[in-house]
Amino acid sequence: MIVPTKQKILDAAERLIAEQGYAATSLRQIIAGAGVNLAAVHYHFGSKDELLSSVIERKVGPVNEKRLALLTEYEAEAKGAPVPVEKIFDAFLTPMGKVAGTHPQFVRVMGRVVAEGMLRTVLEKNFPEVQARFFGALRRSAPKMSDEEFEARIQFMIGVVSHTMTMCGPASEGGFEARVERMIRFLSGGFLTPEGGRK
Amino acid sequence: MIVPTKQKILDAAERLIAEQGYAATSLRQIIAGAGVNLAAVHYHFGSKDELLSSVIERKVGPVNEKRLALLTEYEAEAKGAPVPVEKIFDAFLTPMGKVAGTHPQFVRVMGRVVAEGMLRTVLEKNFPEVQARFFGALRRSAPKMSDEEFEARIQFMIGVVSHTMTMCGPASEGGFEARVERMIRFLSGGFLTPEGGRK
DNA sequence: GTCTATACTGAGATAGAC
DNA sequence: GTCTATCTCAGTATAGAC
Repeated sequence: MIVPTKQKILDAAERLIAEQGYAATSLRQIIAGAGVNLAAVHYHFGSKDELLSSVIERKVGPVNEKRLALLTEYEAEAKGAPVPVEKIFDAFLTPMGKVAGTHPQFVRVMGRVVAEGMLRTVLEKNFPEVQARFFGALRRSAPKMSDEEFEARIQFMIGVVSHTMTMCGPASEGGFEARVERMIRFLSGGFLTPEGGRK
Repeated sequence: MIVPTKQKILDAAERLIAEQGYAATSLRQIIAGAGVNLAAVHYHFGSKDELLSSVIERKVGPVNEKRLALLTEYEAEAKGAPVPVEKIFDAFLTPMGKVAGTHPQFVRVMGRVVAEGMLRTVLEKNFPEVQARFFGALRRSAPKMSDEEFEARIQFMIGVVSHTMTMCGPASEGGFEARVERMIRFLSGGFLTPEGGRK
């Protein structure tokens, strides 16, 4: 079974970036792992940044489709009422958890990318519809929350998910998948906490 | 007023790392900003990593002392009972919020460091007592929570705080300080959510 | 179209002169 | 304590073999 150069590069990049982070992984490590020439990376991908984009795009597409399908299903169940926040988080996190079961390295790559400050780029490139649909659903579930509080809580929740994606170990130790249910509860509890002053 | 070379390097490093992140900031940018020679960095600090440590240690010490003092005060108020979690988060976050008001760049450096995967190093070097005291106080406030759930929620909360430290803009736009009260509520709500299965 | 060999610029680090 | 020169390795770019 012959593996095309392009795929060998993507596989090696995904594995090494998951283990070491993006900045800490050199192209020379990647080509050594893939058994190809340095220039092949630039021929197929153009740059290190675009190689990272390709690693993400290869697997994030199906995850996002599944997320949107689940959210659509839950919205239909709600019959016009706001979708319960637990369901919204479930629709967002479960598809990534499923992928984590079979491709734990990919999930860590996603976490690394967010943690290393490339959140905005990735979000705008691969998540525009997911972002709009999920933020909108959450907003409808908390109509009385102020805009400032809503925006702050969105950022808090991004922090929870990205940190968990980065820090979760291999599937054998539970990994991201084992944390999905706990995250759904934690995020729901935090998001639904009444706004306002403390004693 | 003459400023010693060492301090000029620290100031320039803090400013540039806050703006660009640690990995993205080169020593050559730092020495240009400080107006010193490249070798001066290695003479005074040994390496880029140790320069970062020095940037952190310069300001994190007083913050951690204030944190511990506040926690001690709240524990005395509680007279042996578990400290309310809002108080625990208040003791941890308020001192950093105060620093954010006067030194917003330092707070962003802290966030960057966590976000770029150096959490463990920084935690073990500068936070051992803070970590032990605060995790212990939280544990006593939720005695019935399972160890697995407690550990997961600690990670979730670290994600919230580190992401907020990194992403919060300059003090003029509110910054970290403006998010402290919101964070306390969000973290309390998430941490106190009952453990267990969903419907 | 695909890939190899090689060169270019800028990074962190170090030795040794002063 | 400070600075010059230099080392290695990073990402990138290009010329040309097949």
